[in-house]
Formats: sequence, structure tokens, C-alpha cells
Amino acid sequence: MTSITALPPAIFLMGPTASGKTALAIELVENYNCEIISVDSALVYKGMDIGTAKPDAELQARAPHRLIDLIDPTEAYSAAMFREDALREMADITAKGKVPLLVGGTMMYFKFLRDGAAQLPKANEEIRQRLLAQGEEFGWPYMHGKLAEIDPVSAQRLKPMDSQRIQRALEVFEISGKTLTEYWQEQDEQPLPYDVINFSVMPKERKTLHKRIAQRYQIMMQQGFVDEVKKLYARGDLHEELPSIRCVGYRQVWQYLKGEIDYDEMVERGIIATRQLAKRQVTWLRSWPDLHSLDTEDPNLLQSALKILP
RNA sequence: GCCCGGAUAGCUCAGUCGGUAGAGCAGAGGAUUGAAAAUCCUCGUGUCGGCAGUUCGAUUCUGUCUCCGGGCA
Repeated sequence: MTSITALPPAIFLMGPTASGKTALAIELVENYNCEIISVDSALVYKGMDIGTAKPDAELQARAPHRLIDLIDPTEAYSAAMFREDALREMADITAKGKVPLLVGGTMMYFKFLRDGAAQLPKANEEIRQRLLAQGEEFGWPYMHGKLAEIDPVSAQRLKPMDSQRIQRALEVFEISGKTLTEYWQEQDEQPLPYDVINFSVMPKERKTLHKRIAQRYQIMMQQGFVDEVKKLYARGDLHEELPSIRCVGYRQVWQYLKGEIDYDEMVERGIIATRQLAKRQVTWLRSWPDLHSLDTEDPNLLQSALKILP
């Protein structure tokens, strides 16, 4: 009754963009019996390397990352797909007698892993496009009103301009005839079968993070970020509405290539978008339970992390 | 040196027919259930360039000085 089955360990290494997660993860791989699983919604895209700060060939040779380069930029990934993929990879690593090290900044993916997900129907592109077009035409408050008729609980929770969530709630109902609220009620606990050690890494000062973001963005420019996006642009089958092209930086370079903004403005807006991303990531982390906070600038960062690990 | 136009929130600017001011952007805080690097919500006191004058009262009118544009020499 009181006996608790020992769960295998797993490590979550979370943090805002440009906080030094990857560097620490690689050091951990070299000093601890673990393997990396990427938790990043942008690293899944093939051909998007510089702007996503994807670990290069040399780093990946030192410490292989799972769940990167999974799909083409025309395709879409999702938190639910991530959960499935990650659980599979974690089991594989555990079976090898190693500890899964989940590293990334996509906090909703971490949340899905930690808390599970409802058994919702997956996105339907045709319905999605139609709902988006309707939203554009009649305005999201109108769509929000329609949602209130079929699923008042969801409507009350969502703001009238939250296009994405309103669209999703309507989509779920159209596909299945069941409301999002009903699905949520049916959702049962899906505890993660691991004993997780939660880490966050970031500089103590926001200003320091902002500085790192700006510096890294300039380095990306020097590495040929614009050329990378040019290649995507030249394909002709990609556009600004795709999740891939909406990624931080890619969206801004895309606008530059379309001639909507000049070079300096593109750089400025790219850096701003990165800062705003970092802020949202930090917001997630503030309420994350059982978090061991590490300081990017800690000269003994690796040792500080190892001290906490079993 | 002269003429004209500016000088207001971190930035770009609006405005007050004289009663101490407001947008966008930035920034901060928050939300987050198959797009999440997405999507959305909340938050605006600042010697209204300095000094002097008129006035009950000046950021607003007048004078002057400083600085920044542009033009003429």
C-alpha cells in the first residue's frame, strides 16, 4: 500500500532562448549517463538551421539530439505528436540504461509531457482554412459568439480575439460533434512514468539575456541566415501563414525578402521578436513546480547541475 | 551670420482655441490542452528643451537662449 515503485529518472532542462541550454546539455552528455531529446518546435524543421540555432554537425556528433529535422517546412508538428515521439524516445533511452535528458524551450511540449493531453481529434487542414477565412471575413468576436452557442464554457474562457484557440475549439466540434469542454471532462490523469528532475537555466538579469539574444542574432546574420531563408523563399511552396515561416526570425527575414521592410528593420524586429519569445518562456517557468534554477553565468554551471542529479 | 521648421513617455509622433497630456512601437506582468518560436489579455506622471514675460493660471501665447534638421549666404 505504501510501497512506491521506483520510477526511472529523467531530466528536464528548460530555459528561454539564448540561455545556454544546449551548451549545458552537451556537457551533461559528456559527464553524465544521459542522451538528449530536443523539446523544440522549431528544430523539427529540415532546412531551418541557422535561425533556429540548431546544434551543428560537430555538436551533434558530440551529443546526438533526438527529435530534430523531423519534417519539411510545409508540414506541421504538434504538442501531441511531440508527446508521443518523446515518450517513445525516452523509453528507448531508458531501455539502454541511460537517462533521458529533455532539452528545449517549447514549454507547452514540456507541459504535454508532464500532464498528458486530452484525446482530441487532430487538426483538419480543410476545416481549419475555412474557419480562418470566416474569422477574417466576419471578425473573431463573431466566431467567438458562434462558439458560445455550441460550447459556452470554452467561449467564456477564451478572449473574443484569440483567433487560434477559437478556431481550434470550433474545429474540434466540427470534426467530432463533441465540444472541447466535453473532451476535457473525459480526460484522465496521465502521469509521466518517470522521476523527473526539473532544471531551468537563464541569466539572473533580464538585461543579460537581452544582450545574449542580440549578440546571437548578429552571429546568425554573419552565418548566412538571410541566405538560408532565401532558399526557402525560392522554393515557392512556402508562405507566411505556415507555422515554420512564422518562427521567430524567419518571419522577419521573409518580410525583408518580400521588400516590406529594410535590412536594419528586419534585424531590429527579429531581435525584438526573440526577446518577446524569451519573456513568454520565462513566464511559463515562473510557475513550474519543483524547479531547480541554474544561472547561465555560474562559472561552475555543470557542477551545480551534477550536484542535484542522482 | 540670416531665414524657416522642429524640440512632449526609452523610440516615432499626436494634442491642449491657456485649466499640467495621449497613441503606436519598445518594455513589464499574465494566460497557455494537436500551429505554441503560435495566439491572446492587462499595464502609460512624463522638469511637455532652459530662462524670463503676459496671465488667477503657461506645456500651450510672447521674448530670449541652447540643441537638431533644412534653406540662403
